[in-house]
Amino acid sequence: MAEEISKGYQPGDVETQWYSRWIDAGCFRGDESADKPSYSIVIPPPNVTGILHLGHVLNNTIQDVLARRARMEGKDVLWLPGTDHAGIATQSKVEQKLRKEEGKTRRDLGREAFLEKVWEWKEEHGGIIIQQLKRLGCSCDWDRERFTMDADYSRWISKVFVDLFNEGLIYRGKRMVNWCPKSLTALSDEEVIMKPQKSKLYTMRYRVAGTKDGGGPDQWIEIATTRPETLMGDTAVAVNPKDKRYADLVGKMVIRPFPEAEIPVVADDHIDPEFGTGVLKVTPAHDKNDFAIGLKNNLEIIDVFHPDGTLNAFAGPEFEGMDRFEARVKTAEKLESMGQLVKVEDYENSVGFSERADVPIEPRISMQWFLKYPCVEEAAAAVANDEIHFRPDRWKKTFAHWMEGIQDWCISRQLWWGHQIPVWYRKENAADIQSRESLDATSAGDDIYVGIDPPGDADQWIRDEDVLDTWFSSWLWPFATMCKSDEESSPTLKKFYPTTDLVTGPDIIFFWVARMIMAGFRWQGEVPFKNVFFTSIVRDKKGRKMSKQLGNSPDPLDLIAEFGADALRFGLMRIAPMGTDIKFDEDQIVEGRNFANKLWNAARYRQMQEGAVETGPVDFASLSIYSIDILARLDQLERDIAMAYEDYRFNEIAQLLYDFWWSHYCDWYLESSKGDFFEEGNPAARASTLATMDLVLKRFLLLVHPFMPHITEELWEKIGYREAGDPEFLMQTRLPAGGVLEGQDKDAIAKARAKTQAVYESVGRARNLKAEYGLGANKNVKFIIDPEGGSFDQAAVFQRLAGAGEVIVSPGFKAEKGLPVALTAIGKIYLPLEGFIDVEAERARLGKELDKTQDELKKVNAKLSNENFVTRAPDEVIKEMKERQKHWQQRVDELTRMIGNLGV
RNA sequence: GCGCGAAUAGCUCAGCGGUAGAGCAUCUCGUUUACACCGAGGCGGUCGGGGGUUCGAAUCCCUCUUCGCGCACCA
Repeated sequence: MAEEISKGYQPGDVETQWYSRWIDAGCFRGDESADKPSYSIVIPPPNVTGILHLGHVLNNTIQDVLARRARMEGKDVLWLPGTDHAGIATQSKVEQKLRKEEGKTRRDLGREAFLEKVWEWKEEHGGIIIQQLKRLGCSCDWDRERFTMDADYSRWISKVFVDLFNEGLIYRGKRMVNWCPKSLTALSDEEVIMKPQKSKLYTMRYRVAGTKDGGGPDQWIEIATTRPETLMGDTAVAVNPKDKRYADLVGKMVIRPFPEAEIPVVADDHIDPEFGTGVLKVTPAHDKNDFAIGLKNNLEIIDVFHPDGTLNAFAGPEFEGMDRFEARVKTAEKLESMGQLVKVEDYENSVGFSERADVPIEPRISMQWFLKYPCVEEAAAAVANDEIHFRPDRWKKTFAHWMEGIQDWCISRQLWWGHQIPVWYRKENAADIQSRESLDATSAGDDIYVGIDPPGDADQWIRDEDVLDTWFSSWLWPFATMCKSDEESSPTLKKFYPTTDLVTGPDIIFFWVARMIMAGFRWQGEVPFKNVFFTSIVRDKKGRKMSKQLGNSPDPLDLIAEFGADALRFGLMRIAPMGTDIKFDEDQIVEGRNFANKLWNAARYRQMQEGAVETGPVDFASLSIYSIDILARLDQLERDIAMAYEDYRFNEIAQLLYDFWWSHYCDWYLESSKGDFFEEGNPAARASTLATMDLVLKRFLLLVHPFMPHITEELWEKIGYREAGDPEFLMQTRLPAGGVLEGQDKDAIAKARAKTQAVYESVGRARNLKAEYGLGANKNVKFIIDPEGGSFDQAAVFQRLAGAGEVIVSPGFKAEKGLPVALTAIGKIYLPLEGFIDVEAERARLGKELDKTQDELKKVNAKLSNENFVTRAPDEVIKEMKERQKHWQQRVDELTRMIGNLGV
């Protein structure tokens, strides 16, 4: 039953209490045995040790809105939550802590002990982001929470690996990969971020072999490079075969200055004669293109770096142990001292950085596992033909482009935290294989065992030390969370797969979305989701990305504490357009808070009126014109919102809710109907208005609930809108079908609404008039209305809304000259004020209005006298224009007459 | 270099072929019995520049400028 509503809304306790009640009642549980239509989302799993940022808030609020709306539409909803083990990120954090607290590295501890530490860390910090999502109000089915390193889930990873290996899609090979010298692991192409750098372009010269020692003239070849520190690994120089300048050098040898050696000059189409000197130093071990040239020309590969980016023994004793960037300077100095450095120029180029460690990656040859993607065509087609609907759909193009140029995926990582590769090597050969010296392994055999479970005679084997890329587990998320790998068919999978919507950021379209689609086809034979909604990226006020370093990322939990989760949700949703970035400003959350308070107080106002809650069908005949108007607006709102949901236009929905409530319901409807409560005399009108208020408020709470779940649930209970037979909570309540005015006389509705608009418009003009005479807030002014058509029966409402002490309806009122007047839809409104009559002032005022009116009329007349317009514009536009012409013409006539009446 | 966005009131953004809008900020009034997290009113814009299409362009097309984001190249 109804409970008293306090004066100001305090979200804190209300929100946490409702959340507990929903959880206790199992409201979020996805029911796989029910037979209602299903609706499902899998959460983009946040890093297990991560903390909530605004991007998460936006993303998860959208998912919660979708899930809650779907429930209220009567669907069986599963929103499946979970977390990601986030290989590099998590391992680095723990390594950092280990270094700081114990001064040890992971190798000091050994694999097993280190992993124990990581699990400890995970247990300690792993729940934080989940708790934060709960505080936000997310209606995930927490009983089904998954973690990418759960035993069941891990089994899927192994199964997938084995399947792909057996198909020949996964292979092991020595390839040029992106190596992170800080994390000491290979990375995929997607984990490398190109950043523009201010570098130097060094031009050096190598002597052509035999040109001096042989007694001939000294001959040099000039070579431009940005990386002189790799020259010790040069095994050739290359020129374009069409380049005449160097044609005679091809096939000859040049002298690498240190360690001194003769290296050949080769020809390769890849060389751009326009760049630098047109000569490229070829370092097959340290550049992707050089590697290719090296293969073609059968060149020696000399790796001069240690894995951590310092130089090794091949670089020579004076550089051994030196960092690559220091070596860049030192090698240049050495060249200079040898007289072989021609010039150094400033140069801007892009350098690939490790996404996680933020250091330049090093192209490096190493033995890694690679994947040729499965089901590429199916995935590309599914998006191209909208079987999977991207929103906004321009991402289709980005997706298609990536799918076309798709490269094999380096899936092995030299980390410990993650899914260890399910491959074992026979012990006697293991040393060789593990040292990464062996050639490609593309099939199992006597020496290699690939399987979900370890080989029977496990002590005869050694497991591959590497783990898999974190995304190699993420790409299975939509189905691996729903079933164990050895199950024939899980009921959850059957009911909820494919999922309905995926809500994620466009930044992981390749990392995650594309790969999930391919995995979905490969292991479930169909798409993993039907819609992908790409969210905006949340930036700060100045348009910068949120980052820890800048300190421009507000903690959502602080915002929730200050304004409430509902306010944060609503504020963010209201400014989150589809597909473009949003600039975050705390004021937007303040508005969310204010809106919650407005809703609260309007509900409180209803509760202060005596009268039982009554939300049955309306007695149309009893309704005031204002009630008809607001109910018609409510029906329109429900239709508009339903359409906006179809297109995922969340910001529009939030705006529609905001405008309806604040402007139409509170500012106009409630104010216009106050007379029914504050004035004696008409119990029938009072009852009718109260019923209208209940109807609007009840339905409005249902509409707002997905955006602001807590406050709506609270008000629902406090006012007592739950009826016999209704579910326990608002969140479980079905949206009503059909509008409240459905089936009523359309003409009567239109007439009532037109009259309401006339009154509201006139009130506006009356307020205007008051303000112009400096009486904006004066409650004691008198208005005299000379009504259009001879009568006006809404004087009481007019008086209240216009803020007047008295309103006299006087048909044919004969005004004194100079009496302030406004022309309105309901007639002429006079503002008689003793001592204020001033013919000149009024003439000036009316003259100004006449000018404006004439301008409008001129515009309309110009249009209508344009023959092209009259013959070509659509009928309804012409009709509207003619009405406008009539309106302005009448106004001009009237104003002219009134000014004339003022005398010359 | 290729592609994709964005540019509208001081700020954050809606509008995307038919009289330029909202919220915030600012200014003026107002403590009216839901709400000062409020109410009423005002100020403020040649819709980035230039072309074009159209009876009509913030809206469609072209072009330029600025900013952002992908992809590719980078000796």
